[in-house]
Amino acid sequence: MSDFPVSFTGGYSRPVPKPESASLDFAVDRSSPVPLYYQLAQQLESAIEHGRLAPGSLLGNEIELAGRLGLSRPTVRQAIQSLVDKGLLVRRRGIGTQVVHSQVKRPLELSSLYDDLQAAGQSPATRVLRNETEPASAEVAAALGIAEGSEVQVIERLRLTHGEPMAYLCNYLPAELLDLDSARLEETGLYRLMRGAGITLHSARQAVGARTATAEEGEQLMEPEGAALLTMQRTTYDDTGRAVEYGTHIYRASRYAFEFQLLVRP
Amino acid sequence: MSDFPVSFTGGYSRPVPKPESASLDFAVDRSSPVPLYYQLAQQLESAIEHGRLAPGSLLGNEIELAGRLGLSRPTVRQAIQSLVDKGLLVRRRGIGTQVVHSQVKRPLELSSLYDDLQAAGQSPATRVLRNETEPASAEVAAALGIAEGSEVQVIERLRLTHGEPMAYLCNYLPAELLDLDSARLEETGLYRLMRGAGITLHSARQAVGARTATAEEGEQLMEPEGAALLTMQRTTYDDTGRAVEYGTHIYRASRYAFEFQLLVRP
DNA sequence: GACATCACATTGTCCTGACATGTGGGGTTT
DNA sequence: AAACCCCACATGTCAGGACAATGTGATGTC
Repeated sequence: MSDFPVSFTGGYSRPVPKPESASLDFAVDRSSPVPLYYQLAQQLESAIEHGRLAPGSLLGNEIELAGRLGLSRPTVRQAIQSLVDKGLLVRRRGIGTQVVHSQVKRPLELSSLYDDLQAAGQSPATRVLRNETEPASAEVAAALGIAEGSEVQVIERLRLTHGEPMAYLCNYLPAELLDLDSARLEETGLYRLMRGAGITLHSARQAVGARTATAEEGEQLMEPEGAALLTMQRTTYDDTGRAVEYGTHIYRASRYAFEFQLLVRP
Repeated sequence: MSDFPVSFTGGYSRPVPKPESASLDFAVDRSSPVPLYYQLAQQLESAIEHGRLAPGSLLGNEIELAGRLGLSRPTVRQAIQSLVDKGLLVRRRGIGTQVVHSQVKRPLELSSLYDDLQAAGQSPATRVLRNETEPASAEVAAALGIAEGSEVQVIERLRLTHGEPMAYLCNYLPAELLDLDSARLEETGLYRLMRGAGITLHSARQAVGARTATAEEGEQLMEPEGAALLTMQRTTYDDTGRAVEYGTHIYRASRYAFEFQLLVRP
């Protein structure tokens, strides 16, 4: 299947185990403002995604690839490295670079529930239950790294799909960070609004647990009392290290589970 | 399209970027087999960890740093980049590189419960309930990507801390992959044994959910029937893309929660 | 005083070149 | 035939330079 006649290596010294990627029409546009390594990385990723680069196949050596594209080896290496970081390629010294053959999905982004649901075609809806400011409790102040009693914005939302509740979300933000319109909150996710306001999200610390539902929680989520609930607490930081959001979320375990992909960092 | 430019980049004053270019005594050892960029990265990480590089402080420009250490700029950049990937540093064109000031922990490694507990000083113990081979069920075969009915090794374990059960773990491995001694399984984690056998773990796909305990589960974990349980299913792949392990784990929600750090990939 | 402009500092990108190190095949020796 | 050695090959590491892009702050202009 993956062995085909060797033509360009000139049959010189060794049979070559599996030469691949011989004549994929990679080409870069030097007049484009997009970095060259990035153009190449995207073309490689696309080729992998569409099966033009078979899983397990070798990528051909960097020097030859650089020469064919008119690029320098560091540029090609940068492109390859970015895909290695994504988990699409594996490098082996002395062997070559090959396409990993597993169903690698997105490696756990800092995603909003809203986007997740939308991507799954679930047509999410949001009902804003509360949107106002209040003095920070000790717990919230500690999570956001601010003084207890400072004003924070509190948002309580119910997330629904197909008319049924899916999760109850409670978020706290430093008061002056952002003015949040309830109408906009019902149309999109919180993270998208924050990004739109010039806040660059950088990292988050999460804790995922479980507990049984109280009577009120059950009523709100249309679950019986004592049903299993999936809980998550998350503190999100921007690129200056400032905490910009703290949230306590409750999901119906019967209708939601966290799925994600991990990569090992060598 | 997630980000769109909005002019509300408020005049909120950021804490002054201290132009602090600490002249720490970084030095590399050229006679060492350890790569120079790696030596530098470790020294930087250590300096950040121990507070010798204050959060928010600038790192001094790359060219000057390279000159001071007798290294080339690409080497210094490689060191810095590795810390940026870890989330410890942030680069800004035109500004400089600064230490992010948040309590960044390990960004969610592919960790074993055993190591996690050991790191937390919990002195974990393992009781192997079952360790034998059986034909793969449809579910297991699908997860491992092998034929239904192939022999797989089944391991059922109870993980305890302080004499109390913490989790029930059930794992399936392709039969010929590894010979697992029950005695060794009681002394360490499964992943450590696999790594020791020359298997390089590469990625994993996880699902975390919750449900209530059945009577038998409750008895095994010393929880009442109906208690909330945290469930996880995980398929682990090695660097060739082969599935090497599939596991179904059940944790006592009253005693365990998943905690992890996420990084946004730009 | 408000605003546009320019110089400067710093990272981003890209190049050429060199040597080191681990892998695996083929030839040689035992 | 089996064991060993050697060498080509691929990636890993490192150097040094050049120019581009961008945020900051000072300068100048209206």
